Amino acid sequence: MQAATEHVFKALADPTRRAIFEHLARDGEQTVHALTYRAGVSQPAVSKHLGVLKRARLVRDRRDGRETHYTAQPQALKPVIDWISVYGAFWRDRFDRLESLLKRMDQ
Amino acid sequence: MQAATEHVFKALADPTRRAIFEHLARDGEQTVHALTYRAGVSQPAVSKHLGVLKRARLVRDRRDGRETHYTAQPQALKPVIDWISVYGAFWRDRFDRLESLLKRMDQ
DNA sequence: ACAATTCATAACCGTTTGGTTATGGTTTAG
DNA sequence: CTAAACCATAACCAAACGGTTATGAATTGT
Repeated sequence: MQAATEHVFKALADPTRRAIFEHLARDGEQTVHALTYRAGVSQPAVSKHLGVLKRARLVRDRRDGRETHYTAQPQALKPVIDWISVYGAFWRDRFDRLESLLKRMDQ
Repeated sequence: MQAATEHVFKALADPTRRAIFEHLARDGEQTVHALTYRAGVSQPAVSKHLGVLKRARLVRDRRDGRETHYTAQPQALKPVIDWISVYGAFWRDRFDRLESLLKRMDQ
């Protein structure tokens, strides 16, 4: 029973938390202030969510003066990918399409 | 905000539930009785978990006399794959390796 | 120096969650 | 026909969760 896997699945279970992660992944490093502005919940709530994401290694924090900058760490999604890969045969087609999508994006 | 996505992430958040799904995906259709035997929790607890998995469409049930047979429905993992695909650039390597793994499995 | 900004933590609260035991309906076995 | 098996549901409970307000520490701006 890996704690990492457990933490990641738990962290992704909440929509507010996913939204925070999405924002970080799309727009890059953000301060707590900036994240709070969009989150629709209070700053302490955001800090707590960031704590959960951090425990799952889905985000990293960098302290700079009074600000804390957070960054998405998508590598931490690995346990989820691995878990789903067990049922990979089912998802081959899906992954194929992802491949071609990525190729098109590269052009 | 799709309810489907929300339900799937929520359903996968619990380790007992994941274990039940894994069992179904590995060993095929199972009765509630059989699932309870391995689950380490009571039969009503298993029934509740199956209810959550069913709401997420991760399992299907088939009534046969006094038994209810459950089957894994890995297609229902689609929302998770889609979500992760947004960060696909990070996972390209991973998917590549999955591709070659699947090709080797086919031979 | 003082005021304001940024953030984390504490204390608290209602709701959800994951478990239990109890029960009852339906179906099968004897 | 009666007893046993299978399962879902109800009722209940403690713990976890997601939010709030209050506060304080550290840093920055004036």
